[in-house]
Amino acid sequence: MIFSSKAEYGVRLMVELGRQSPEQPTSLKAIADAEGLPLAYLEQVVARLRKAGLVMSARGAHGGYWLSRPAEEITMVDVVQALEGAIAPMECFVHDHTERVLCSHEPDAGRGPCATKLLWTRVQGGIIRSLQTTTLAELVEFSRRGELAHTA
Amino acid sequence: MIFSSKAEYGVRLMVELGRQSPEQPTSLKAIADAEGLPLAYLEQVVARLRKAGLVMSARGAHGGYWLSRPAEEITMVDVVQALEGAIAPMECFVHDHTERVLCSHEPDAGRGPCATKLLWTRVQGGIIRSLQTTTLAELVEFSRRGELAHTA
DNA sequence: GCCAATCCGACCGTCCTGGTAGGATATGGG
DNA sequence: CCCATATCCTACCAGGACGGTCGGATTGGC
Repeated sequence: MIFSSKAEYGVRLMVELGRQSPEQPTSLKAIADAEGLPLAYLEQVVARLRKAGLVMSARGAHGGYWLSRPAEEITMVDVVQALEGAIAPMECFVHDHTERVLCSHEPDAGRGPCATKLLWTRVQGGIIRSLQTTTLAELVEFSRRGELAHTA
Repeated sequence: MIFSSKAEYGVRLMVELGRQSPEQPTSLKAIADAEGLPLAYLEQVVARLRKAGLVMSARGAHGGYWLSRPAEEITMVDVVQALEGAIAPMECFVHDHTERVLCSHEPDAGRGPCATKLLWTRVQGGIIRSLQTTTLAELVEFSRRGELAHTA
């Protein structure tokens, strides 16, 4: 499995927040109940989203979480990156924010650049592109359509 | 990290075989030495490639492995799938070869299809497309070009 | 018969994952 | 003022995957 359940839970959480009217805090417990997910674990997940600036929070009674900006302006690459860390197909792709790429197994003994790097670059591009071209608003819309189909 | 080192080692192994003249067996030891990888571990990796029909083998002295068909006809989706198993972004995407897709956390209680499914489908498509459009021959070519640049 | 190889299965330490537990802090309502 | 509700934070834990090792069986060329 490529992504962990943190991504699954986190995306569901974001969709759930996107379904609510903005600026109105939604408690984690409500989301946990709606999705059937463990509350304590969701706390860890939402912490990542908050640290990434994707959601805001209010403590105390009637507190909760809400999107820090409209769902149309949130691409899923932001969400997944916040939840999973850097999107890297392979260990040697965890560049420190710059162009520095270090390949563990590249002795570079006269046999050119690692061919695998070419492959992983393409894969990484494919993943990021698919995440960038999907907004949270799209997912919210999708979930709403299914809901309408049910009630109709 | 999205792929394990089995994919890294396996792809390197395939590239190495692609660099050799076909039908002539190359021993694992030669590859292990050339790439600086543990021989015993490579045995497990190459076993997957063999079971997938990507490489053939000859036992005994002067035995070894070679590509079962020309590198131009091997796409990297075959290689990676043989090494990593099914390319699934999430647990519920391990469909049993048919259209059967089961979502563990989908109570489907009036709230439509899981929106995450839409997302993971796109991601999966992005990955598979990037793997399908890359042939082993390309990687071999790429590694050769780097080599020439060194010797020139 | 020896040596080089592929094959096969068991084993093992370490890290990651998914989840729990317990508490500290903040806040609105009574 | 007190309590229920909620976010926040840290530590902990069991299970499994991962990366790798080891020992041995088999095969085949010289």
